Amino acid sequence: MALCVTDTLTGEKRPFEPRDPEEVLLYYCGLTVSDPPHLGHARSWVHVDVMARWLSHLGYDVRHVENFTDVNEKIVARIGENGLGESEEAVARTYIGDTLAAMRGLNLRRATVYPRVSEHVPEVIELIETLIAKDYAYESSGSVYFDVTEFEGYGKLSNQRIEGIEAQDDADERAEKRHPADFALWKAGGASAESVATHRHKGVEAPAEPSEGRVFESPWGEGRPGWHIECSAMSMAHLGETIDIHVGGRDLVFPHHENEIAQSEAASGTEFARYWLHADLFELSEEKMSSSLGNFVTVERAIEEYGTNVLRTFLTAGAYNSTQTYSEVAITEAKERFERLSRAYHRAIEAIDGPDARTKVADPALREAIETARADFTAALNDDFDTREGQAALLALAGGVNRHLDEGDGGTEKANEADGDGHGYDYRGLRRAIEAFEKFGEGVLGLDFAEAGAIEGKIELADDLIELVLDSRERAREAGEYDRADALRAELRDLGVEIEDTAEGTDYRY
RNA sequence: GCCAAGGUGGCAGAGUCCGGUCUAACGCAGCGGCCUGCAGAGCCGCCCAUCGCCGGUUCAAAUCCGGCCCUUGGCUCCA
Repeated sequence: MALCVTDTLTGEKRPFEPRDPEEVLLYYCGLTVSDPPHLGHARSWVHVDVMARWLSHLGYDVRHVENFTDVNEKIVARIGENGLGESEEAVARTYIGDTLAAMRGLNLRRATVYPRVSEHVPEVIELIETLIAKDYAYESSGSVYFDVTEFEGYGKLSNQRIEGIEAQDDADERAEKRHPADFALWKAGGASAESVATHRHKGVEAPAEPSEGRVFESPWGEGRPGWHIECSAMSMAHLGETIDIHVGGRDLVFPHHENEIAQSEAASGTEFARYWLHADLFELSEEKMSSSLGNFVTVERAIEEYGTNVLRTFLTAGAYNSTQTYSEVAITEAKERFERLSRAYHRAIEAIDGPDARTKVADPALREAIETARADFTAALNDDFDTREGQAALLALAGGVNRHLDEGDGGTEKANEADGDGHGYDYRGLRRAIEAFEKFGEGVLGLDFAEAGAIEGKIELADDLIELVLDSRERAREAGEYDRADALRAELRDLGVEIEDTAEGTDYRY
């Protein structure tokens, strides 16, 4: 089954066919770097990451562009705040650093390019000039606006009608526009103090000498690029006039993506994006999570608290295009899911390294579980990148592996009858199961079973200390002092160390 | 008000495009059993939904059509 994706423009799910059968051009609307990234961003990133991974898995070369908006009033509003730096540039640099660090922490594969607006002003100007030349845009008091009435398809993505779009509050800006829905491609002068003030954090006083941010030379005088034009300019600069997939948050559909389509298609005269994919948002108990509401958890804190694997499992526990509820319970469930996968993976590896594996008894049930899991996972990801179903397929594989291992392990009656001599693991079957976990769980979902929750450094000492305690507990058990043994176990658990008695000795994890 | 998305078990969440196999998936929680000194992990089994409401089409609807109610998001910076 071939890959199908849901396109916001048509509202339909349809087969994915890139322009070039070997290459996929992917653009993702990145962040305005005015705050540390939060979990909502992480959710979109992880899904885009999985999309890129899956497209690679299908054999496409993926050219993936993800921009940084580093010229914006919101950034200017942070100048001087908490030692962030004395210029728009410095603030942006700080948050770009934070963002890249958060991305690494989430085990995201790097995009091909991370372009910045400040480095693409010439392309922005060139695009605006083209739009003016084609009569889609007009200059007014040093600013340039896009004339929405000139672009026939305006509103096709968001189903908005031009008449329904309300006028903006800014009286000056409205006076400069021909139509209230017209939007700025270029804004004259520096960042306006008024606009900057609306983006300042609560309780933060305006600096004595307010900054206007960076200004750039243009044919219309000094000014700053509008928010929407930058994505068109950068997308075209790195991917050409028509891209295959454009991804972004659902909250960007209008006006941002609508305007991108208008500008790009008006300028190029051809289709801008073949497929528009929109990632849905997080929901807290009552409202969405967003920068503007300030009710977010930063990526950094979430990674610290839950770890990359649990976080990625949580974030891919729903389809990208459905809203997800953020709660402690949901995180706990994700933790259970990840651990179940990880345990099965490690059990398989331990078994394959053990002597029983050499007996090479083929277990048809295991083989079937592997084939089913592979087929189900593939079908799930091909169905609009359905990561939740993908997880389910892997979870089912974990069950298959566990069943096989439980049987071979003890040499149950049933296994004895079936295999003649009973004991023995299906070496090749386990090998294939491990490969499936690695290929899909690690390669596509971006999990890391090898880590298994451990943090580098100090592990050796911790291990030694834990083993010391375990020795003591073992002696207590041998002496029948179970109260003491259980107390040690409880205390270890309080420290975050779970132990587990098995036939071969005591295992632990933390 | 306008434009979207959605209302399925205790939670979470598939299935709705292409009606029947949905007596409704996977997972979490809960219960029972195996294993275990106990616990945990694992395995086996079980409990819990007639699918927002009303009406229609059909031999047959969670799935199609109409109306209504409710929730969320967008319409303003936002992944």
